[in-house]
Amino acid sequence: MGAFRYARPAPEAPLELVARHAESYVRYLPADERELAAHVVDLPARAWTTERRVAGAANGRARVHAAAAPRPSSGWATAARGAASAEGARRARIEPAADVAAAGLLTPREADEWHFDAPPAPVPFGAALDWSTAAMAWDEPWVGDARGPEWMGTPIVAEHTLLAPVALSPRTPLSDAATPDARGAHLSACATQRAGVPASPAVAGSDSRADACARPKGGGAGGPRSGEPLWPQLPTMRAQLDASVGARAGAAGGPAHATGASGADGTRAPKRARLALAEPPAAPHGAPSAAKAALSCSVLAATGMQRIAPAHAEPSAPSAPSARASAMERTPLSAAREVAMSRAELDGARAQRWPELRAVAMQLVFSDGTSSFHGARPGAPGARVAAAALFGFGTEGEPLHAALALSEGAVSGAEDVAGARQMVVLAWGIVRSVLVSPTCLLVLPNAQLVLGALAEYAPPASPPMRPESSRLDLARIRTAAMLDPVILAWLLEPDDSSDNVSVLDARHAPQPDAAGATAPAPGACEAAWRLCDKLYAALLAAYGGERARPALNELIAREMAVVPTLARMERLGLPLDTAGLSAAAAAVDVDMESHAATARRLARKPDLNLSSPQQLAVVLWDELRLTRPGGARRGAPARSTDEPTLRRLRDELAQRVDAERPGGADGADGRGGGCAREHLALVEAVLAHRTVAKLKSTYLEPLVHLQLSDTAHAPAPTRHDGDGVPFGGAGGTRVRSRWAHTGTGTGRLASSQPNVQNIPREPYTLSALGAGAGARADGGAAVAPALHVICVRDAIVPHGGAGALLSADYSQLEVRILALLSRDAALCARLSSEADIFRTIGAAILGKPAALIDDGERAMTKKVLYALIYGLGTERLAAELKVPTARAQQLKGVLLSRFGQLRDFIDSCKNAARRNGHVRTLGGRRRPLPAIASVVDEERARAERQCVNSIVQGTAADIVKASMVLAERALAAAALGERVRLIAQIHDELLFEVVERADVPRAAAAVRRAMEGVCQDGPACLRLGARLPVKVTAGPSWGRMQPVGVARTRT
DNA sequence: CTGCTGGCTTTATGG
DNA sequence: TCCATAAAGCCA
Ligand SMILES: [Mn+2]
Ligand SMILES: [Mn+2]
Repeated sequence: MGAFRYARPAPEAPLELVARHAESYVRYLPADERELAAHVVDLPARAWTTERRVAGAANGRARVHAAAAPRPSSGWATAARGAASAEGARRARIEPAADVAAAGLLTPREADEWHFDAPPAPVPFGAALDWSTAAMAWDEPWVGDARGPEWMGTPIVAEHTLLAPVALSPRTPLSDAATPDARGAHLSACATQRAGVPASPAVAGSDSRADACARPKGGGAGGPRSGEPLWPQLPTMRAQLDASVGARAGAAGGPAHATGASGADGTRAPKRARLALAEPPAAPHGAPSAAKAALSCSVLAATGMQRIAPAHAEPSAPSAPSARASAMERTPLSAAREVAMSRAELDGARAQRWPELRAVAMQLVFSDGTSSFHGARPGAPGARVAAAALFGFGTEGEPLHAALALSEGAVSGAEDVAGARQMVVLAWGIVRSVLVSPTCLLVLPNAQLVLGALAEYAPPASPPMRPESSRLDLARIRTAAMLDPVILAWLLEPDDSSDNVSVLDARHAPQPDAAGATAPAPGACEAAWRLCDKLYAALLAAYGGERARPALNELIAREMAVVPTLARMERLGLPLDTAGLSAAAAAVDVDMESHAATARRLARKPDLNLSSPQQLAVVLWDELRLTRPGGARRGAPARSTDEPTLRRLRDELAQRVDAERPGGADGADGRGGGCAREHLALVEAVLAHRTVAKLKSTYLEPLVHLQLSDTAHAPAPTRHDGDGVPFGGAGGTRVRSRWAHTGTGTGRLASSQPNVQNIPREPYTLSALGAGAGARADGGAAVAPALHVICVRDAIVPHGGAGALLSADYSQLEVRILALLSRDAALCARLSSEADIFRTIGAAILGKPAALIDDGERAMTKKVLYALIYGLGTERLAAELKVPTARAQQLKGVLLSRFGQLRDFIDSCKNAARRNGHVRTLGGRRRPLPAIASVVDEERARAERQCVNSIVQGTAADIVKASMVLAERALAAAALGERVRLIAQIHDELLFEVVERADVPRAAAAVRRAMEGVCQDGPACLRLGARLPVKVTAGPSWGRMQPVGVARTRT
């Protein structure tokens, strides 16, 4: 409740500064800004101050009422200083700590650690750049730089060289005869990729990697390695097997958890031992294994199952019932049943060893018989994993097909419950070991979904193993040897939003297998393998062929490394203050109805639907015959009723009301001032209603609803998260958003259901509540009238009273990327200063001291600056700034000429896109822009604007995605991996939940270091050679964050 | 008459 | 004729 009642201190009004600088502010500008300011010095500042209200309307109102709002009741200081001036900013770094300490809201220790020193002495931004070379060599073939940290830079498929000699099974002939290599040649041909690639120290230093990479080279496409088995011994798996089969422990094994072969650091070579299903225990290496491969299929089938009824009985769609039904029939469940063995056969098969798997494609089957569970919401009710289908290659012999039952109901080969349970446990061990093996190439369609589902999966208890201890820990997933064909397809065509493998199959595979649409039919995993192979080949060709291979592999590895992180985020969700949310929703409801009533009364239309722009347009433009506001509105539709239009209309009406007040003579033009006053009130009611309706229907209600439905059906998020740390919500509730890895053309992530990337930042003050009789008339008095400041972000609260939220947000990320990519010295210089670039540039444009640029003006400057860089037209700039076109033209020219290298870079982007038909980010990701060659001017111009934006926004996405993985690893290295969890990414911001507030300083330091250094010691291709400053904040809710400083250097 | 769908408008975020 | 998203409501 308290989350929605708090005060925002009014911003400082730096009156002294006004007095001191108003007359000669130009002299206070940096020398290089005077020229710019001279051009715009007569720009009416008024235009900006009114526009500021456009950008920050809610905020403006919130401030007005802030003084009356009660102080926060939680043990946190709201240290949000205005920081609108340089002096204010300087003070703000020092004062909050003092404030906080004085108020006694933090322990002395916290007060000491939460200090607010300025960042370290500013190194000129870009000082380490090589100014003689361009950052992006557009005309060179892309070779990238495959070096990188061990965790993501290791070429994924380098070690997997034994695929080519293995012939595909003839039993599922999916191949097109025209393709000569039906053997995964593309994936395997990378055996030679190491040649010519300088090994990074990190990679070279890793025993296992160096070993694994070096070994197969000579053989090339030759015969299978007969060398040592590569399957690592997995302690828990081993224990399971021992327990379930009752075999005596192999001599080498020892206690289950002692070896730690799958440790997270990866610096130690994994212990290699043959994986045995049962007796005889691990045979010596190199034992002849002719029978092994032959038996593999049946061994796997021995864990077979019976067909289970789909959860939803009938495919309700009447369309193509036969095709649908046959697809159902052909799930691996039924397939497995066909080959299911008798108990005797089973026992016999158990005695055989597993083949040494080198490459596997795996798909899940959910309880509904599909492999995607229809859209795949995380934690979707009833989404249970029923089975896994595998297709793989061993070191020799036939490829193997397998269907593994992961639920006891899916087992058919066993005669009793205990037997079924044993087989499920066995199957789970296999699946789990495939996932954590660093040496077995794993083709995993929809990897993020699969990982999330398997992390939820709890195998049946099989003493002495407890289910918890054999759960999948997503923090330990190795992605270096993982390939998701969905991601490959996205890398190939990022604008195609087809996340379904079957669709990809239809597009890229020679023979689309209609039946295998979503369910992994017996051939589906093999098809996935083939698809992956084809996609990789297409990708390699598109990315520049053989010499691009190492860098392409590094790119793929970097993307795959994000997958478990996203799966964890999806699984964990965001913690909610449910009570506060409900209270806010109720209050907003009353407010909204009040506005609606007002509007209907003033419009004299009791049935007016304010949510219908159509009806509103009729009222405003037809019935009331209001004149649409001037200001040469952009190409907006003539009858638009959007916010800028209504705001202009409101301002004009307000002027008329003001003008008519002194005279008092209404009725001069037939419609008196009383009319204008009513119209003004109507427009204001409409605007308020819009805002409040948006709050309610898009944010408050869905948050309440999604959270409730989740906790009702999926208890997982409030349980221990597999690592023993409780992450509940306030009241144990959380909301689980979907994180789309392949949802954008630029490489950004996208969030949905709910979207947590567009939750309103500013608080909104309910205006109707308590003000009018309306609220009281319909019983609104029962709703606490004091609850009038609504901030949705305040509903995101850490679990428990001891926690905190921690946020780390890159400062001016895209501007910095532009500066570094373009090598623009002027821009770099401006970014070197501690001063906020949007304030200084805003000051230059506005012709006033940076100290006087308020938050609204800053936001406006930011918007205009980015827009200008990305191709804002003169007309719209003029409309945006409310200045004549000529002045907009002038402003634009001056600003762009001020940063000449930047302008040249923009041009070079367009030229490169024209030549190549695509653009490429710093991380190497491609985005085709075929429209760049269009003969239609509109399309071509749009593509030209897109290409600049894609490069920069996409590069930012590369950087932030890398920083996500690096930050998680940094936290893990600081032993905070289980206490500080990433819960959201907002394009340039990472949001963490901290279980213990005392961890905030350490977590902040680790995260800051990881994020700021991505372009210095992260993946080689991203090394722009500059520190990227990050603003770290923390607080009791997402709406009340305060700065966390860098580590103090004790003197 | 009900329910679904695609296009359109609007608004929230991020850069 | 800044870019990139998600989502809600209206309407045919
Ligand atoms: Mn930022
Ligand atoms: Mn941000």
